[in-house]
Amino acid sequence: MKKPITIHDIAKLAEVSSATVSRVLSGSGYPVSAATREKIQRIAKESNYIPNMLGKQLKTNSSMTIGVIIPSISNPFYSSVLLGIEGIARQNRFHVIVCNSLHDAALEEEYLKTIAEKQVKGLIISSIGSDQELLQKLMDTGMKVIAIDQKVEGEGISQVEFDYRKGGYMAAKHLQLKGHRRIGYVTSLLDRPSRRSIYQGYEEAMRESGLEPLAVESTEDDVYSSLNEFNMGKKLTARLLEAEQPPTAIFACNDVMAFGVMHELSRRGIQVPQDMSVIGFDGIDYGQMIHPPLTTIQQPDYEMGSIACKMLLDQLNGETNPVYDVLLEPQLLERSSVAQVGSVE
Amino acid sequence: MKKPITIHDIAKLAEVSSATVSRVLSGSGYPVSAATREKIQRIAKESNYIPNMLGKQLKTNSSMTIGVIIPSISNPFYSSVLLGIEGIARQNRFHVIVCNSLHDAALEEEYLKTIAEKQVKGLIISSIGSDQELLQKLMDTGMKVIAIDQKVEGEGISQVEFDYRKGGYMAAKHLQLKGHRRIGYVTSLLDRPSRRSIYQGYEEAMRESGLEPLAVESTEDDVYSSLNEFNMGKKLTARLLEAEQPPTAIFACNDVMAFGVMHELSRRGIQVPQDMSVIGFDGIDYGQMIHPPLTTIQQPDYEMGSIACKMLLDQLNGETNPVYDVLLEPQLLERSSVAQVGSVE
DNA sequence: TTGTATGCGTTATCAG
DNA sequence: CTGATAACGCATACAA
Repeated sequence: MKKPITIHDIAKLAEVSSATVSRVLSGSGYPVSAATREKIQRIAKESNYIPNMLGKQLKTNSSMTIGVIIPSISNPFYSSVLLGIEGIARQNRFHVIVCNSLHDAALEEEYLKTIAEKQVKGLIISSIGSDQELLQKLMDTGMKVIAIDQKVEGEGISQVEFDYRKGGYMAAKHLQLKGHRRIGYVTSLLDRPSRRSIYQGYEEAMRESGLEPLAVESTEDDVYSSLNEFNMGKKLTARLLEAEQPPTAIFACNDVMAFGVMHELSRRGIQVPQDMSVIGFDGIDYGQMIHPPLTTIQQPDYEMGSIACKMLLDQLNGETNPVYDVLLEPQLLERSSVAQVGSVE
Repeated sequence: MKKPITIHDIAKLAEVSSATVSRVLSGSGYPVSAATREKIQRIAKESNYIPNMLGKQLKTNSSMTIGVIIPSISNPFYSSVLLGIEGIARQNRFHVIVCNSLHDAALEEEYLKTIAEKQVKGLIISSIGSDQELLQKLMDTGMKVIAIDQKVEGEGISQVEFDYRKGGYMAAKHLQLKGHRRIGYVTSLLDRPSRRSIYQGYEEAMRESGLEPLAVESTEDDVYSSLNEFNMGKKLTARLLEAEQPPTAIFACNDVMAFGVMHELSRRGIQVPQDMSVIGFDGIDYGQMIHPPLTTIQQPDYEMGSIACKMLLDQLNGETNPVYDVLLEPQLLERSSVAQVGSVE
């Protein structure tokens, strides 16, 4: 296990000072004679020189790294967001550190600390925690933060989020347009702003048409896994069907839960969409792989990631830092899980 | 934007030397009087001290970080592996840097360099590239490497992989056991060892029973996305059905592709499993969310991650470094997409 | 138990 | 154009 070679080693071999070596190898553009420049580069290559970023970053106090904290990459929604972030980051020669908070506020906070300790100056976060005290402190020390998906109260935090309320509204309206009057809503625990907004949109659309909301909410605090959401969809559907006046359409707060809804219906011999319409929320790819393909409200997840990353890089570079919010519009993705009902006159 | 505070600042405030501060705050266990210890801790807390890991790591030459290079976290298989890695890493107070090579050998190499420059001493990689020259150089400088999923030729690289061949064999045998004689195999480009092994297992099981293999291989070099695999499954199924003697069962090289197979069959009015049996490969959660639930060969993906991480940490800590391979056994996951065919005597 | 001094690998400042 | 030297924040050998 030989010692890694440093600029000093190269300096000796090239018979110059380490300062000159640094100037060449760091790509600083500082004037160095062509001859020595070439010599240094040659020696560096021959000796398999690997720059030590720790030294460099310690000195320059800039890590070219952004941190990302999300609930879980096993959620296809977040993995798509992440790909969007990475795409932009890579274009700008930035690296990304990803942390899965796994819906655990304590873990989120721990990662937050880690990121700060690693001298990461930019953060994109879909926060689970309610306590943003630490976050504020970090921002006071100069960290730039973009909140995605989940709104974070606080000064100076730019946000990029979906118009969840509108999405919920659109879903309910679409079902109404198809003739449905009794529209059920199944949702996981309404403990997060995003989820409350979807519900709010749904409720608004219902009231607006003089319809009674018919919602069932999971009581379980969710340990997120797609399998969990799926099973929750099954359970909630069962509860929904117990009503004296069961709905003719079900709106699920996310696609995976909609899969659960469809599974439970199928198990009971209820056909989708003939006997019951189903609409989801998210627009993950798997929605078109099941049968029937799921009609859903699509969120531009990849774009959320790329936009957030662009905003962050702007803040990191820019002298002036306008704080602003971006609201991404949802889109109805009509596939085959919703049917027209009643007479069409 | 105030300057971040350092151990020297704390030293001044506490009227001690920075060495003493370091001893307390780094948790070194070095003897310090209870009084000053408390005082230092109090001041550190009051002043929101955030240790600078760059300084620490530069000094100690150990980053407590492991790198992970995988094709793409949007693949649920890899995201599961990753969660397994992170779980173990976290238990041991290690951090993880994830890089998505996106099936791009050049990008993989770039990330490899980045990881080395960040002084990461341990790497878990599912390699896409064929050129492991750089990898070998890095290992020469002391980097520990565990290859997962994709076999990497090279000295000193421990591997943890699935017994792909056996998995392919099991799938084909299961279908045979259910009475199928004409069994089709749909696969993406056989350009990777893992894929070739599955095919090999399938072929072996067929020949062994005196059956003719009936395989269709995608010609496209895959830009991996689940949607892509899905569509490929559809296309390949169409090709398979053109045969004069179409199969009675189809084995797909991964679950998402199996979804495509089922979709195409359903589109043509061919019922699964009554008219055609389908078996997948991977065991992702979505397999039980579709209809009918997909029978498949399950790979212990999470375990692959946790085992690989344990092995890596052992190598990182241990003085002695036995290099060894772990072969994970696949398991038949019987659900409802395979039917008995012919008479059962 | 504490302090002093040094160095990890790099870049920045300043002088030549 | 080049070199000597200091500094980034921290940990540690050595001295007290």
